[in-house]
Amino acid sequence: MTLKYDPQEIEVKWQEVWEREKTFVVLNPSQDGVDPGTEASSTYVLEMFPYPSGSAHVGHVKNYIVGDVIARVRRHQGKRVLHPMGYDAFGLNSENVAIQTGEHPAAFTERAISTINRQLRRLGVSIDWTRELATSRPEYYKWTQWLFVQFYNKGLAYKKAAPVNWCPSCQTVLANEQVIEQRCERCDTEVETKKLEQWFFRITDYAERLLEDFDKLESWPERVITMQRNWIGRSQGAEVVFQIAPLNSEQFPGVEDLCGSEEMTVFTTRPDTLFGATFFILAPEHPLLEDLVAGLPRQEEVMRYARRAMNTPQFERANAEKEKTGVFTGRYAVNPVNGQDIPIYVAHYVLMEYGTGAIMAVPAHDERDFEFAKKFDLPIIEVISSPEELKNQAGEMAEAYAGEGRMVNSPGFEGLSKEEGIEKVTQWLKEQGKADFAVNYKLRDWLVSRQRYWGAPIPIVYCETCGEVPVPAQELPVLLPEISDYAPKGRSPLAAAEDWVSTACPRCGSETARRETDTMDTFVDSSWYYLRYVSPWRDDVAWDREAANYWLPVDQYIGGVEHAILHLMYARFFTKVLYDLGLVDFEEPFRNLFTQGMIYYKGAKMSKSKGNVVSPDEYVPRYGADALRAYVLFMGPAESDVEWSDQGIEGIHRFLQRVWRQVTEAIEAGWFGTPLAGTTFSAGPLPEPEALTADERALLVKTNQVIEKVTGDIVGRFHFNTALAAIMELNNEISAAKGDGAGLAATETGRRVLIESLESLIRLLEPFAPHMCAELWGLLGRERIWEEPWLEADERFLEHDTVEIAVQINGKVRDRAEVPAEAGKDEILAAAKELPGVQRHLEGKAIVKEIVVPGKLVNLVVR
RNA sequence: GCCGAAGUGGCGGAACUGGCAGACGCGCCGGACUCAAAAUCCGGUGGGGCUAACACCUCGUGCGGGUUCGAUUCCCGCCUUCGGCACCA
Repeated sequence: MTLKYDPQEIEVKWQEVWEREKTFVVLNPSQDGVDPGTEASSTYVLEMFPYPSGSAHVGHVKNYIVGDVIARVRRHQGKRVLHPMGYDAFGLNSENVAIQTGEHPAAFTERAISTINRQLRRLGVSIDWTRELATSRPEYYKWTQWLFVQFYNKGLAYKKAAPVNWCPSCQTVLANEQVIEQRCERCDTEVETKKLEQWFFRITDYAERLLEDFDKLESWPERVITMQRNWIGRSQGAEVVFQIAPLNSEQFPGVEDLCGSEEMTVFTTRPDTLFGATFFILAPEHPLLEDLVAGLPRQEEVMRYARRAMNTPQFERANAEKEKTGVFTGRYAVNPVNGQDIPIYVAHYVLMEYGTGAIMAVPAHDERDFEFAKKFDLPIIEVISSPEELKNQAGEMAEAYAGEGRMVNSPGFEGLSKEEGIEKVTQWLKEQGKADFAVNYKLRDWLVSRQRYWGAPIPIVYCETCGEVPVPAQELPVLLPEISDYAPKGRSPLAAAEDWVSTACPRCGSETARRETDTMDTFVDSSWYYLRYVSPWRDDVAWDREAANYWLPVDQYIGGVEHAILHLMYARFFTKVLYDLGLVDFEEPFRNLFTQGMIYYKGAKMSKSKGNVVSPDEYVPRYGADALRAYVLFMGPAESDVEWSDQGIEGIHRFLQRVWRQVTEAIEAGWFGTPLAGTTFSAGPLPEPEALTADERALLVKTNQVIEKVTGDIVGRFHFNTALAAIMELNNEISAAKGDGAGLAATETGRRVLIESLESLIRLLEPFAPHMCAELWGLLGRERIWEEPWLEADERFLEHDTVEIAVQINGKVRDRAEVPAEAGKDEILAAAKELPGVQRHLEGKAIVKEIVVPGKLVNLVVR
């Protein structure tokens, strides 16, 4: 063998060709000489951009390999493909390195970027590198800041003092979405609650549209939608007004009722259970609590409890065995449906952040209220007919019943169903001005300020006379100041840069204005990067409007499911705001989403701290990028988590070598002639089916079936593993059909058929192993395989002449019949009954039923 | 606790719409080549039974039921694993 498979040499060679020829660079419609074509001819394939933390491991690159196969196939299908790359480059990792080493985060970040850039290029990922961006560069974050100002001007960015999640290790606040089981998403430290002045984005205003617009998505994994839906947590019900019973002046002489005859509103999803509301609870933080108990004997006890509950860290308040605690305030509320006074308690299980911070308690039909009522010996009244098995001998409720039932003990509403009751009771109270239909969400506003250095500075200036002033567009970007100490101290490191903090007011020019020193959550940066890719070179606009409309929304987005809520929901929110601001013409950024699974190694997620990282830099030199690409896709279904295996990549490497040998041996045998330089090989037309032998037709049928299978697996299902398995089968079948001396290789038409199959094999394998296939294509006298149209199956060769039919007796396969493909039911049945294996089982039995599935099987039911 | 996904050979996995369970790859076993080894090539490989052998029979997709001529696939109940949420009224 003279042609050796040397992946290193081949891969670098073709990467240089693609670079030189600008193969993957696409132009925008406004750029010179570009015919924008129809909308159907352009497509945007995007993988979630990487966070440059040093170097990428195989788990990271799987994302880009999956995207690359899709991008390459779409190019073959005649699309103009936008497939860009960038870096989510602000963030804690670089900053922590800076704290340790004193090196500027920008220097570390740019170094990490060039490492990942090199890794991706070496894998032959087909990226338009002219559009590369990094969120930490001023030319990018200028526009992040500009967008903040647009949000601000629309009233969607605001500052408020609120109890926030504080990570004592990262020394910064976190968004709700970044807190997992009361721990910091990044460093796993238990978060604390702090009351701080912070910037928020009003994502709650978009809760309803974030839910509704799931309908506008073409194909998203159902579980991602479910996770977002649960996170948004929409509840439908009513707001109900309870009067506070005035203080009894005889009982408490001389005590001034600071509340007067005020009222309190609660949110409930079950207004149908109002007749069972036997007490009322306030959150410890409730603003009315202090006035409510002022001057009462219980004042001190109540306020002590409230203070303790508020100071209890959230994680204890949430867990603590869910043991209910609370204190009676001494005051009463009036149940609006029956005028009854019910006691007002304060209890920690009522949260100020949700609803109104006050609830009506219906112990018979709410588990938590039931528990509380039991502990404090409060009345439990059944108002929805409940199953007898939930009651004790005395007919009292033994546990809460939240299910369906008819209303009871509810004068005027007896017998109504849950649904009718909710509607009727609310309507009745609404007419008296005591209630209204209402919707509540679990979703909270997005906390975007961070007390860290390595992020985009929030572009706000505080002026003594003008107050908050957004930095005008012409003064953007607000550049990060140079500082010497990056270590967090509970306030933003930017605050130490006095020269920078002290500034002129953009509005009145006062010299005593001061800059906001917090930076933005990095999820702000990644909420709009897909837009910047359409024109990253523009310094006068955030994106070229025409180009954005041409390319967007993203046709296929690919990334890890770990971003199901955070990034994907924020990006959807951003797009909706931008639509409302008239900056884009679409409401959803990602039409189709594919979430790929993770690669585990030694039973765990790869991480530097665990020391179980598999680097492409280790395997590319050994097996080549093509083997790594193919292996990552062959490991298992792309969407599921799989375990890395050194033996697995070895197997794929052997497969690539078999293909290489099979093709180069054919070339050396002269099947492809000896093309002169500058000419291309042409095999001539394929003979008509009738002119071929059965074996020749069989190989072509296999070839075309594989073309169909591979296309369907890649385009329709993202099942790259089975696509590769089919390609392997084709390779095996070609080598079996070729034969040594007596096979297809022995005749002219046989060789013509083999050439057809080999060419198909190379073209089908090309998205997976683009370098090797480009090389083989060149060796057999062709050019630029990446410009070839995608293969389509030849209808004449999709069906075998005969098919094998499994014949079952009582559901068990007893024999197989070979029948013509077009055989009818009767013919199949007759052939089936002839079979010896069938005859044997029919002896002495009577056929009761005959089932024939043409092309598949026959089942004879006998008795 | 609630919601969701999954459970198939020694291993990764396949079977797309209820129709031949185990494709493809790994590993293992046997053979060819070799002085030998590696590489490569050829053959075998779910368990059990019965065979001199070919064959044949039988069990088998987490467990227990059901629907069906036929179930890895659909339905009911349970077990295990993973993911999400977790006092959200």
